[in-house]
Amino acid sequence: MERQYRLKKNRAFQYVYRRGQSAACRDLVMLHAKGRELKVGFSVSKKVGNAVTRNRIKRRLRECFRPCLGDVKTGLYVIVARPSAAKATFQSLKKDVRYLLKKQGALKEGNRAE
RNA sequence: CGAGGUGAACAGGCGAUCGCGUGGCCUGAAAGGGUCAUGAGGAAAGUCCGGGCACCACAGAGCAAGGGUGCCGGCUAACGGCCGGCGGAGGCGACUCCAGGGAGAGUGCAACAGAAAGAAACCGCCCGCUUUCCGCAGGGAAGGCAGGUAAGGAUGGAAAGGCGAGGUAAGAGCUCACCCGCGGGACUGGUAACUUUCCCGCGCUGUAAACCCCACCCGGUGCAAGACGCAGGAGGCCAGUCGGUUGCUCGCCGCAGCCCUCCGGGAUCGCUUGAGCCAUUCGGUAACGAAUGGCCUGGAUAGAUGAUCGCCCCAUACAGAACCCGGCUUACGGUCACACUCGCAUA
RNA sequence: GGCCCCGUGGUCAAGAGGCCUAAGACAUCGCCCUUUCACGGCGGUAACUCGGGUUCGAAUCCCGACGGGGUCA
Repeated sequence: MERQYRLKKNRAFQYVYRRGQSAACRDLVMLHAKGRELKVGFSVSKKVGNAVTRNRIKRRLRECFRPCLGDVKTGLYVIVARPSAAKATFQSLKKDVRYLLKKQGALKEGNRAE
């Protein structure tokens, strides 16, 4: 279920980086490009930390995004973690993701379930 | 009680809700859904060694180049690893550490200092000859010349065995006793390295993580290897100065096609049962080996283990498999054991 | 994931066992020159990535860490 909403190819990431609109906060950067499907990708560079730290951030971000899947408009999203995200708690990451989605205007109006 | 030494296992657990990968089963035309299992480490790390495996010819032969290892015996698939021993170094000790062959093959280097850095005469000491001076004389003093001499001297990391006695003009392993070191031989013990005792000879600087010599080992590339399959584009090569294959020689194979190279695309296999893990017994000081019984224990591909809550004393450091094993090294948390050591106190 | 290379002042760099108390250039600081600035001249500050080992002696040789970079689909 999760996997089909995942952004995979490097070319797709490059497309979003080139065409997407960005919004940022202290720990995260979100890029958004329009599209027919809903795809989400996560990018955590080596500057953030070692393999354990990066994996933990990616897992947390996936978990943050999961409850929002039904409320989000279609399109390509890339969430980039900044180095300070290594110290952030799950709660603050969750708040940041919601805030950024709102800022992008990506949330659907009303609660139409999928 | 304090300070150490050695060794061992562990790497939070349980419950609840939501979520993810893989496998089996059920359901479904399919997409999918349900259910049951299972799901990161001692270092998964660094990539420093050794293998398996794959391709290069069934990976071959010789020489060279290059690289590695280096006390002895054993273990191992193999190793630069491990175990036991020997020698040396450190520590009061338990114990720890050591690239630990050869400098009686050759070459090089040893700055500065010092007379001199491999076999040395600057100062000093001494015999002889000689000049001058002093003295009645024996003789003495100063200088010169030619020799002898490594006992003493500032230097240096290192100065030509140490100390004592004899000896001498002065001295000197020149001779002797004791000690130290090296080489050879015999002997004791040991598979061996080595060692005990004795005899003979010698007194030779250090450096091989300088070149080198000796002994032994090593073909190359690495799962982004490669296999299968799809089929598109560009280029190359016709028998020798060709390619496969770092040099040479040999040998083998290929050469107008079922070939080679490059670019583009796909992600089926390789992909997890293995020098496997656990228990018991036996052999061995040990590393390890053997027998019997039991177990199946990740396989992802933007890359699966998370989030929240409660309890257990507050609870956790270093850290994430990417073909697979055996080591080494590095990072790191608390715990336990010892008829292991030292010190203090008490009995 | 594999393979390969490199670490010397703030930057670019030479040095390859002793002459290193580490060359040089740019930058920086002070002084001189100039009415002033620039140019120029003189002088100063400032470095061998870290930890062990070999050696009498290590930036240099060996081992191990750490950091940086390249390359392979």
